[in-house]
Amino acid sequence: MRNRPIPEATVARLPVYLQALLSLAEDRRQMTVSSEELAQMAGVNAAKVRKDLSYLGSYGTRGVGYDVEYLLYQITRELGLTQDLPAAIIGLGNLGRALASFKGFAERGFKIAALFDVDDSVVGTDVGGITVRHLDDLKDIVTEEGVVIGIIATPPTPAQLVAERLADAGIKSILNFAPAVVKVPPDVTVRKVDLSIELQILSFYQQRNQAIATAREASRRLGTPDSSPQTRR
Amino acid sequence: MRNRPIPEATVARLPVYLQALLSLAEDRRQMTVSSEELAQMAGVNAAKVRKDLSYLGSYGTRGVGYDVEYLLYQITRELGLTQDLPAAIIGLGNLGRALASFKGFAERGFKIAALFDVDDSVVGTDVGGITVRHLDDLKDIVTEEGVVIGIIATPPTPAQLVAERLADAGIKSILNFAPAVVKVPPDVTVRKVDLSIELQILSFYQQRNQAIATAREASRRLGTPDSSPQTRR
DNA sequence: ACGAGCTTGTGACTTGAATCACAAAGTCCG
DNA sequence: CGGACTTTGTGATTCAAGTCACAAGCTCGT
Repeated sequence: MRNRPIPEATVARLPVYLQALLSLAEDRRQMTVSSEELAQMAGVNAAKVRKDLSYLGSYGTRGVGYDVEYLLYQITRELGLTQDLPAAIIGLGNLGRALASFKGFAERGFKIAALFDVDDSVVGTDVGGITVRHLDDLKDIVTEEGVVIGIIATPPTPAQLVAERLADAGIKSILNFAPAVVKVPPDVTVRKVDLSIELQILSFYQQRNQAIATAREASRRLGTPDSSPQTRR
Repeated sequence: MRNRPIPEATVARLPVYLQALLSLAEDRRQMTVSSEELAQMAGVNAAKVRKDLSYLGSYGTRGVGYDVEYLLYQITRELGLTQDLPAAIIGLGNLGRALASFKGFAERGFKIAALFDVDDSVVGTDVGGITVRHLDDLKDIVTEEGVVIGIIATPPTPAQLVAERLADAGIKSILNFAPAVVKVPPDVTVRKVDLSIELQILSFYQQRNQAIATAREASRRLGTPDSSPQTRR
């Protein structure tokens, strides 16, 4: 099992396990955790946890569970988070600012190393302790600071341009918050996070469940022995 | 095909097609669009587009493509976005504020109808034209305003409590930005968006690709006819 | 009105993920 | 030291998603 490539779906869950393990490690009461407990905390089922962890290696002990600290380290290592990765944020509107001042990154293996914008009224100002630089200086500063991750927090239109500049600066990993699909060279990975899309997906299920509830209600009425129209309560 | 339930994966892509269609509809040059074009814009392949759309019905014309306006309407309807859905944001830290003042929601079928917090220095203030109310008033205001979607933008600790309050207020759809897994009754749908998790997934692939590049580099050196150690350039 | 040329819609197939279920390997207690 | 009890690790199986490939259906030019 050990040498097989780790499935995408598993990679996407590792950070969730990591989060759960961090909270366990914090209150030092529990040295060890079972797949069942971990599954509860992560909101998945136990078999999935075991299979996922088995891709990393045999880090558990039968009859006991997994050593919290050890597993924590192994997942951290597998995700490449043993030292803080420097990231840059491009676009300092509301969202960019919120991201720049988000304290959670530091705890989770990242460091905001640079901020960029094109608006002259923003360039040169200080956001969360870092001076905003002009997008034109991207390549130099990225090289200088060793930035490896780019976070696009611009409006949709400039997103493509920014992605190209990032690729040109040698960045291989991009997180895109702009509501636009960006095209990049094949050696660059982009993940998209779109708030509206998430809401629209919710809307679909909302509507569907409502339709089901309505249908059930209707058939309940029709199904009752006394199913005359006036039965409506 | 028509009556089969729409696959989850397809539902998740419909909003992306919607986005593409909106931009086509804006510049009125193109009345019709082929699966190939749409695929390009959405960043997927054409066969997938056709299969996805076929779940909604036969809305295309062979030899021609899909009518932009008509398809736009059908997807909007399928997603339940024909009228604006009222949403509430709970937690007005940096992220909550950014969301509250995000203009994109209105264009995409949503309306921020209410804001909540527990901090007395925030309750009563005005954010993006809406007065922040205390979390304790949640149920009343949700009923009053007909809110159907809850957006959790609190720190991780209060997230579970907020989710329970939302469920108690009758909300069936929750978008959770807090870095915590929340448990809800089975009739409530939760989608989680976690910025750190997205970055951690990127980190994994970043590291893996780097490892591959390094390995290739090494084998290139070893593979050369003259593979003596000093060949290193 | 017919054939050349597109483009859709979909059955058949392939790939990948989730689930099941159980042997293997450990602990604990009398 | 042995047997009852846990819990892992993983083949085997089922289920969902993605891809292929082509007949069906439409347009347009002649």
